[in-house]
Amino acid sequence: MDFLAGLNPSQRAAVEQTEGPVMIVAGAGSGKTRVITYRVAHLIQKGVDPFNILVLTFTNKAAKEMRERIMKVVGSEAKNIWMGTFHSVFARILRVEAELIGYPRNFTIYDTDDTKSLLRSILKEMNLDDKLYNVNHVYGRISSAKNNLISPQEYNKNEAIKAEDISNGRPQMGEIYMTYAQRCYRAGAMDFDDLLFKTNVLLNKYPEVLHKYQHQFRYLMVDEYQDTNFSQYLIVKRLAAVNENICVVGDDAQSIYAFRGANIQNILNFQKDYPDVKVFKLEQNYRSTKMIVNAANSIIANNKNQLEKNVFSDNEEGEKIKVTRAFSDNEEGKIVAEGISQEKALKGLKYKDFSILYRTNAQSRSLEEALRKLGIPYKLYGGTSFYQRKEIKDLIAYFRLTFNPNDEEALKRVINYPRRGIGDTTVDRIMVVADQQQVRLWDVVANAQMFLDGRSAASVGNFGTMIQSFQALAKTNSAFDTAMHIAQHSGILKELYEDKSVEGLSRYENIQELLNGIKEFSEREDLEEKGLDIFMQDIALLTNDDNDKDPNADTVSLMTIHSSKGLEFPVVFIVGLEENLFPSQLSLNSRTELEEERRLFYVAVTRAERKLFLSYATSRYRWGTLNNCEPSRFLDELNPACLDLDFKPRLNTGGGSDDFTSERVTWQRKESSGDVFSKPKPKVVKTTSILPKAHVPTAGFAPSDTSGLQVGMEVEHERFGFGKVINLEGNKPDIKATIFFKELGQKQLLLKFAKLRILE
DNA sequence: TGTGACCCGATTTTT
DNA sequence: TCGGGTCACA
Repeated sequence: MDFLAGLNPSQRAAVEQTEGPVMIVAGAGSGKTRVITYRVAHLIQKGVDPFNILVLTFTNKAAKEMRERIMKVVGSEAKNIWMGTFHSVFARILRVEAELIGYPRNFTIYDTDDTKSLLRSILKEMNLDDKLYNVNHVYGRISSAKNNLISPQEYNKNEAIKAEDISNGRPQMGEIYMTYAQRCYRAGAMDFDDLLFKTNVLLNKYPEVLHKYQHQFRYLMVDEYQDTNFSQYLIVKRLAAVNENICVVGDDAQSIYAFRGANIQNILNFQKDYPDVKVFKLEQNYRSTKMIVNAANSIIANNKNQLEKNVFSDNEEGEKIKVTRAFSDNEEGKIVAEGISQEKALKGLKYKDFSILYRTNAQSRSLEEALRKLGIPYKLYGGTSFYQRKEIKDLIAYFRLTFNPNDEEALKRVINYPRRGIGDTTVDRIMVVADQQQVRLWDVVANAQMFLDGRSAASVGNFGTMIQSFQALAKTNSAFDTAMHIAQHSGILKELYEDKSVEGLSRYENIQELLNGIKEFSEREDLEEKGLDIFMQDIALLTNDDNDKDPNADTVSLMTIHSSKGLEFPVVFIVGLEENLFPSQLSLNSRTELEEERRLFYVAVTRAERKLFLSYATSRYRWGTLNNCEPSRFLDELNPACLDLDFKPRLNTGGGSDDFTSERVTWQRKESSGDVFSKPKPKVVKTTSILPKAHVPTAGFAPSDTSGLQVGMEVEHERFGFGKVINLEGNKPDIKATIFFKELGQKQLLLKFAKLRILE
C-alpha cells in the first residue's frame, strides 16, 4: 500500500473510508483526482472485484485519465472497472435492456442537432410561430422537464406547468413535448436526456433490473457531484440504495452548470440523504501560490449559499495578480500577447505554460489576431468537434440508417444528399403517409411503389434498395469494409472529391480520417465484436477532445472558462472582466445566476498555478457595434492586497478617475435605486445602426407608484419595454412581479426596485 | 427542385 | 460581425 504514504491525512482518510456513504468536498487544486484514483485502487487491492465498481464522471476525458492513472497502480485489472460518463454508462446498460421499455437495442442516440432539427419539423407541422416557439427555448423546456423526470403525460396533466406555459404565451408546449417523444420513439431514438430519463424509467418499472444492478455495482463513486441534475441524482440514489457504498466527490464552489439543469442542492443536501455520511474536506491547495488562493477565497466569500471550507496553500507567496486596463478589445489582445512574450522570456517558460480564458467564444477573435501578429502559436479549444462536422455527420447518418432505418433525422439528412432528386415535397409526403397509414418511415421508403407515386416512388425506391444493400453488407463485412463501401456507394466520397475548394479538400480529408479511425477499430484485438454497428453505438457521445491530435504541442491554450474546468496552467490570463460580459448580462436578474457567474470566476482564477493576469477593456465590439464597458464588479470583490494595478489612478482630474474601484463608486452613485442586480446601460459610442431592439422609453417616462399593481395590468419598463403583469408574489416590501415583456419575454422583477410606468 | 438574398439572433455547453 | 435558416424566385 505504498501509494497511501503520498497522501495527506484527510486525503488518506477519504481513501481508506471505503464503506458506507462518503462525501468528499474537494477544494480547487486539492488533489481530488488523486484521491478518487487511489480510492478505487485501494478498493481493488482490498479484494473488491473491479466489475463491482462503478465510477461516474461528466467527461470522457476525465474517465479516460482516471482509468489510466488507476491502471498505473493496479495494472490491467483496471480495465474491468465500470467507468465512464453518466451518459455512456447508462447507454451501455440501456442497450442491454432496451427491449423491456420498447426500444430496439440498436437505438440511435440523437445529438443536439438532431433534436433541434426534429423539433423544428414538429413546430413547422404544427404551424407554430417560430419566434414564440423558439427552438432553443422549446428544447430547453423539454430538456428540463426530462431532467426533472417529468414525462410528457405528466407534463400535460400538471396544472402548474400548463398555467406557466399559458402565461408565457406558449400553450402548446405540452403537445410539442408529447409529439417529440412519440417521434423519437417511432424513430427508435433517444436524445441525451433520454439516456438518463429512460434509465430511471427502467430502474423504476423493473425492480428485478434495479436489483441486478444494485448488486452488480457494490461500490459507487461520482465525480463532480455538484454538477448532477435530478435525473442523475435519482439514478445514483437508486443504485446505491442497497449497499450504500456511495462516495461523491465535488466542490460546490465550482458548480458552473446549473444553467443546464445541474442542481447544486444535490451536494449541499447529501448529508440529509445519508445521515450517517462521513464527510472529508480536502482544503489544502497544492496547485497555486498563496496569493492566488487568497484572491480566489476573497471572491467566493461573496457567495451566500455554500459549504463551509477553508482552502489554503502552503506553496510560496507568489506574485501579485496583475490587473490591466485596455482601451479596446484589440488593445487587450495586444497586451496579452505581449505579456506572454515577456513572461515567457523572463521566466524561461514554454508556450504551453500559458492559457487565456474568456467568458464567451466570441472573445477569441481579437486574441487570436494579436497572437498571430506576434507569431505566438496557440490552440483553440472548443468550437465544433470532429463529429459535429457536416461531412462526418452526413456519412454517419448513412451508417445510422443502415442499422436503424427508422431514424428519422438520419433519413432526412441523407435521403437527398448527394442529390438524387428527392425534394422536400417528397420527404414531407413520406412523413405524412407514415403518419396516416400508421406505418414506420422505413416501411414507406422500402415499399415506395405502394405508398408514393410515379417519379418520386422510383427515386425513393432506389434509395431504399441502396440502404438495404448496405444492411446486407454490414451483416458479413468488417466495420471498415462496410464503412468504405457506404462512403463510396452513397456517393459522398465522390461528391467531396469533386469539390476542389480549400474547404472541400478538408472535408474530404476529414472523411478519410473517420475511415482511418474505423480501420483502426476494425483491427483492434481486444474486442470481440467489432462490426460497424458497435463502432457506431456511442459516437454521439464522443466529443472533440477525443480527437486532440497533438496534446504535447507547445502552444498557448485559448478556451472558455467552462472548458477550462479541471485543467491547470502555470500562467493564466483571464480577459474581458467587464460588466455585462463577465458577469454576463443575462445573469444579472437573479442572485442564483450571479452566484454561478462568481463561481465561474472562481474556477478561472484557480486554474492558475504561479501567475495570474486579469484584464478588461473600456470599449469593445459586440455584435458589430462599439460599446463602452465598465470594469467587472468581480474586480472589486478581489482582495486588493493581492492586486497589482497596471495603471495609476488619476488624481482629481475632475472628470472622473480611472481605476476601476472609483469607477465602480461612480456608477453605483448613479444607480439611485440601490438594486445591486440592475446593470448599467451599455452606452453606445459609435454605431453604424441604432441598437436593434433597445427600448426607447416613452417621452416623459416616469415610474408610477406600483403599490396598487394588479395581475393583468399593462406596464412599461425603462429598458425592457412594454409588458403585462402575469403574476405577483411575496409580501409587502419584497413583492416580486412576473411580467411578460413583448420584446423580451418573461422576467421577474422586485417591485421596490423596478421602475415601471403603469399604462392607463 | 435548386439557388441566392435577406433576416434574425447572439452565454456558457461535460453528454 | 457572423452563421444558419427561411423564403422567394427561377
